[in-house]
Amino acid sequence: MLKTHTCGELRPEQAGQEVVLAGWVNRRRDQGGLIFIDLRDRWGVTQVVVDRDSAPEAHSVADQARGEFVLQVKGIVRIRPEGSANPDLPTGAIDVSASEIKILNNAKTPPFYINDDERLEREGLDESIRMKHRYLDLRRQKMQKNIVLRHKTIKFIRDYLDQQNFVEVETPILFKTTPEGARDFLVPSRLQPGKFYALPQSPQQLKQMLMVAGFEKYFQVARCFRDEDLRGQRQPEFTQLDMEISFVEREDVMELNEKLMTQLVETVAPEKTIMHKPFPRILYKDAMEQYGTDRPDIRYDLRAIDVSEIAGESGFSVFVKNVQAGQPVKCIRAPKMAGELSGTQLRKVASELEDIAKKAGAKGLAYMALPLEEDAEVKGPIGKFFTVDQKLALFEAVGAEPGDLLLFMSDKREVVYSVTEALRPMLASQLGLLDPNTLGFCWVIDFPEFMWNEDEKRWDPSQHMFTMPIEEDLHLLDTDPGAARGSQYDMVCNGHEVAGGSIRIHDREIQKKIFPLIGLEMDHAMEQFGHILEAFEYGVPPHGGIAWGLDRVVALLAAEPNIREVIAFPKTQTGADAMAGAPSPAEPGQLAELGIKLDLPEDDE
RNA sequence: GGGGGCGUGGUGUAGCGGUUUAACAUGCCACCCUGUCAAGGUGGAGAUCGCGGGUUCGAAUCCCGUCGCUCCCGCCA
Repeated sequence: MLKTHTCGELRPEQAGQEVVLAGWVNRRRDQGGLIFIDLRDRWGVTQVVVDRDSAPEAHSVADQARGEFVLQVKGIVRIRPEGSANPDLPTGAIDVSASEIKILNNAKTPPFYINDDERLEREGLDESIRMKHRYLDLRRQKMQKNIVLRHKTIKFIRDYLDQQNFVEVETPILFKTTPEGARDFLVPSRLQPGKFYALPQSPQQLKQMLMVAGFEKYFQVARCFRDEDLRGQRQPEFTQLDMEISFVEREDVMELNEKLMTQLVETVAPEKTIMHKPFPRILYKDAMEQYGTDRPDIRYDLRAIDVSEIAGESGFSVFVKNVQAGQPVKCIRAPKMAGELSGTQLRKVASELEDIAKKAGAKGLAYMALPLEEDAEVKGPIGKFFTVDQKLALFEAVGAEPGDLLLFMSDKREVVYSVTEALRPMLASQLGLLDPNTLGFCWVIDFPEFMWNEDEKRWDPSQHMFTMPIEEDLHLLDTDPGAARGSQYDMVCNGHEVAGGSIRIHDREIQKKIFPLIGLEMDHAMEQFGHILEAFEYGVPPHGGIAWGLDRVVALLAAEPNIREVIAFPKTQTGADAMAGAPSPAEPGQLAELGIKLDLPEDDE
């Protein structure tokens, strides 16, 4: 080894020892006869002191060293002189007095500040520069922390599941189209020209095969591929923690995963607080009614409360008409949001919120502002349409208190959902209710088995076609498929779906019932999934599983808004690797071997 | 596929039709400095303003196109 210690471990206890450190020049402070070098490696920063009088050769080397040079330093650990310790540095009580310094490698001036995360945070930095020099970006302390956190997360999961008798099985990257709905990445076959592999969107089919094979407890840290447009939370290749277990019921899978998640958080991110243990269970329909989404952020309340009954009796014609048409009137109470706002300020706040509501599809957003003084009149244009008793009933229903702002939504149910979904996080952020160190986990269960696809005039599986309907709803497949609930469960945290799974269909007859409902002809189903149906003739254990969006989980634990921050080499929004320049054109010879001719629109090459 | 934002020395910004020889901060280079740690001091180098076209006597500045990055909708569990 070219070093005896890391740059993060030396303490006063080692004073007097001769050590060899190696790392990068984080900063250099030249005082003429005395040069300070902060030497950095993955584990920390140690100050090296070079004295011209006592170590003239080392001093002249240090004189040439610059930021990001790679150095090897031999020296004696010394307790720093009185008053010159640095309490901000774990190694700040000591420094290393260099006797010998070797430049192992020099470095160009880097294109951005590697040694100053605070500055980058403050000033920002064009992400394309970070991506182009990702190896430098990853050198930053913060990125190293994120990537190490990712490692610890995966390591914890592997250890935990190993202890629970799970076995990790690798499944192919070159495979066949999976039943999920996303566009596949295709890989042309050279040995069978004209045919293509598909990269797996998830190991879904394969893990069910492993259940047929009798592994009983399988998991995999699996790379998945989906050829869809990118988002902050979406990369074309991403990582799932994939899991499948035989002889389980829904409750078993949820319990195991809840334990795993809880212990994971407590181990790798102890600074986080899990809001509720055990995780609350929310029915899909309640999630939609109260939060407007199937992935509610439960860190804050701000739920939509149905006040149709009261509003329908009021004198406000919009509400009355809507209620008569069977559409709901719902109210979100924003605590103390009206507070001491003047009339003008209130109108401004309300109109900003209305803009958000309109973007989500609403025609408008009615509001009432409750004054701080008990006797004063309610502010807002619709107050006058409610009698005193109606107002009292309303305040009672939503738990209103003086200074609250009440927001009213009324429209088609789906519109109310999306307005609720849009408004809640906005209100929460304005009210300062979003604490990134709080993790509001919950389970959302009892999803409908199918969602009606109006365009195609058929049912779509709300998760996938292998999801088992809930036992007591099985008969509904024949009579009222839309009412059948699936055995699906989603683990949600702070408004993100972090994991989702279900109990699978292991009964061939039930599976056969699903295909026509989702518009799959039997012979087509055989063609695509024949191998599954055939496998299912050989003694399939009841089984179920789950898949975590691992990138998202790590991002949540790292309090990063974007999964790119926890992926070592992510793609840009156009699916490019800015560092290596992928994708790139293929050589004509490569294409010829594959029997492929390009047919591109004009301007392209 | 659609909509929004951004693009000016290495980096982050200012300038938004004419004293601009494009400013500021930081970084970089040189020199000075023996207890600094966002070190300090003095001096210096560094930008045809993403690219292409147009309008204009005159364009970093206005218009059109294009490329790159990013956010959102569609798409995607």
